[in-house]
Amino acid sequence: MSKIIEKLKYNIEDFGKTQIFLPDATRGAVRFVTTEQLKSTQTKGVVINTLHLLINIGPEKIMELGGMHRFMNWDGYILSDSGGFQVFSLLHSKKWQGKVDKDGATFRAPIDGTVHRLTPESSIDIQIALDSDVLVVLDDCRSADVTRSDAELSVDRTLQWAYRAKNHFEKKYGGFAKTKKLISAVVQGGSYDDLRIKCAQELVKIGFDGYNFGGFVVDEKGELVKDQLNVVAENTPADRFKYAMGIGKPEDILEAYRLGYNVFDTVLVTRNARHGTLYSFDKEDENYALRIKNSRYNKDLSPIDSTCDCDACKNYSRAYFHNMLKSNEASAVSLMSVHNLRFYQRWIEKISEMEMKA
RNA sequence: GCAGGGGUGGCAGAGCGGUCAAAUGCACCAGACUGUAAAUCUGGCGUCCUUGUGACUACACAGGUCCAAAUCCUGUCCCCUGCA
Repeated sequence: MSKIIEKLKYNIEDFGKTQIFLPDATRGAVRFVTTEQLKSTQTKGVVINTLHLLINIGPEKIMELGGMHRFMNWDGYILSDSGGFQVFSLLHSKKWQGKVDKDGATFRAPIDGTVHRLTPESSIDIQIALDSDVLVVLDDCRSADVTRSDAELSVDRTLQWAYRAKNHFEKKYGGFAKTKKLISAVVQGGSYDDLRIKCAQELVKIGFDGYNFGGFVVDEKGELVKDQLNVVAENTPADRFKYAMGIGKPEDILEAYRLGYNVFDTVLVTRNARHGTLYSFDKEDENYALRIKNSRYNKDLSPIDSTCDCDACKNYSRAYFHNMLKSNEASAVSLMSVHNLRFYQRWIEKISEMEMKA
């Protein structure tokens, strides 16, 4: 490798001071997108996942290889998710074998049958080994329709785990002073406002660099859970970043931004690219969605977005992507991913000026 | 020429007397996706309408048998495989 990155391009203390959108590079790559392409979209940071890296590559190996920055040659921010969401979605839904208990989760990885244990402490250890810049403590995430008693249990565990994780980070690693890493906690509580408030306030007492809205961010109708987002935003300090985990559609990011959130990630940006939903400011409806597979684009020689400066828009037409996606061409999927990533970066820059007008 | 096999919806390919407007896959049309087990998943896909245990037209073509035929019989036209 000719250009190995040596240090973070940005100041870690600036993270979350202004709004930032981080695409998901779950296993160390944004799907279908190279690190060089990612840089071309002016993306400043990515989200990696503790659980996926634990079972796929392994934190020891990543550490041996010099950490994720060096491994993926990425000098932007890296935020590592704790694996809490995966514990929920895969274990609570019984898609994976395993169980959650008061100290964490034990599960069997379907890839090779290895049994893993994820605890508040081990999650931090893994994230440190990965050399992430922004850590997320392990949380007990539940479904949107969680019962009151389960939500209470989820909040209690999330608080205990947050305390243990923070303590572990400080005692074992020396906290921010030694690591130059930020640590954030996740607010649970389902749809119960009082539990959300309690969870937020208790986490603030422990003290974190950022507070993340956890759980499900849309209801069964696909509507953003604005009331809960608002309650959490109101009960966390203004001088710390607020991370709306998993949000989301462009209009949802705007809503969350208005409520005070400034850190965002979503799988939609690249998943939609793969599935044929592209974003374009040429579309005047509020969600900017352009479904490239629709037959109307079969012979459309205009770019995806006439205002976009990405490689896809500068060099190729809607007709090209329509036909390439139908033929399952990977390079086109890659370019469409680049386009959507660029759209999100432009969108995240644009929302503050939109907010000033509004 | 003789012997055998076959012609089914845009394509490939099931079905071989009734429950067949016809499995399945592909293609096509539309939709979904929100801290990624997702290059995935869901619908639709003969025509018509009053959208229904609805009407009509359909399984190479033309006849026939039967209460009933994509399925059985006869003829015609194509296609494939062996042998001359």
